[in-house]
Amino acid sequence: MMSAMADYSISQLSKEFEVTTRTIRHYEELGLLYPARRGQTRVYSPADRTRLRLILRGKRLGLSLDDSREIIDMYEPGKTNVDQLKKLIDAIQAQRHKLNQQLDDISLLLKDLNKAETDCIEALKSNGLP
Amino acid sequence: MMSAMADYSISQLSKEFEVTTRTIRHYEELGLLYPARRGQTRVYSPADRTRLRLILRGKRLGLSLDDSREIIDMYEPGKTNVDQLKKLIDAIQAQRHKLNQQLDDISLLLKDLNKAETDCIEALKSNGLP
DNA sequence: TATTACCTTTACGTTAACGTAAAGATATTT
DNA sequence: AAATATCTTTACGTTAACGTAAAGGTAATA
Repeated sequence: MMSAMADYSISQLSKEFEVTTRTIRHYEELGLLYPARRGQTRVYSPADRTRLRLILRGKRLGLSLDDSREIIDMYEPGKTNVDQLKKLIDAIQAQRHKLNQQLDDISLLLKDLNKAETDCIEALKSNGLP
Repeated sequence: MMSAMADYSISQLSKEFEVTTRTIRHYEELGLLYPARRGQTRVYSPADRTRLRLILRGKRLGLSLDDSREIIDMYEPGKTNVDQLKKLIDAIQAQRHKLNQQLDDISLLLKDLNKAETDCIEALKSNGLP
């Protein structure tokens, strides 16, 4: 047979993304990943690796794993049903709304941080440096 | 005495920010809020209200409550010590770095969402509408 | 005055997202 | 062949962030 081009072991992914193997297996338990098996051993395809990357990106954005699974499943092919597609569009827009809210939050926070920083530097000046 | 201008009860804040009173008391238990008391009853000043707003903003950005407390304490006055100020600037820059990472994540996700949406709409077209 | 509406503290329960340990299979290296 | 490295499953433990009573104080209102 062919295949076996660019696959990954669980520990390889674990090192690359700086998470434990337990974490990766946990994502599989929750249905976010479903790698192939060579015998008993898990074998991760490039597509699996991309899924993991997406999951971790979602985590950084404060998404729950359930949310991430939903979003990731959006990118999957074969959404045949029209109702499904419409639901999907709704979900996408809801997610976009949440992200825009986050953007606002971030710009507010960055603004606050800038002020805090200049205040800080001012205080350092008037305090005198060693 | 004066004061009593624009204070808030716990249930008022609870309604305004759509969190439970338990949540607000929880933030106090963790040292994120410390409202005044009228007898036994908590009385929240506008400053307390702002702190709560900041906490919830942090939550939306995926910060832990401990992280939020650190950040919020940055805005407090009276950072007299020079070392403290320097540590503070470091913390601010670290936080800024994290936020910029989040911005990248969000733009990537938005890009993905856009593609998913157009794919979706294409699929709807070729599937025909009812 | 009795009910209704808020307020309080105390304390155990719950969920998500893993951590950690045990016990064993497989496989490569010394 | 023995040791070392990776893999596996199973299962109980942990932490954060609250939820959910329970039991009671205060105060305005019917």
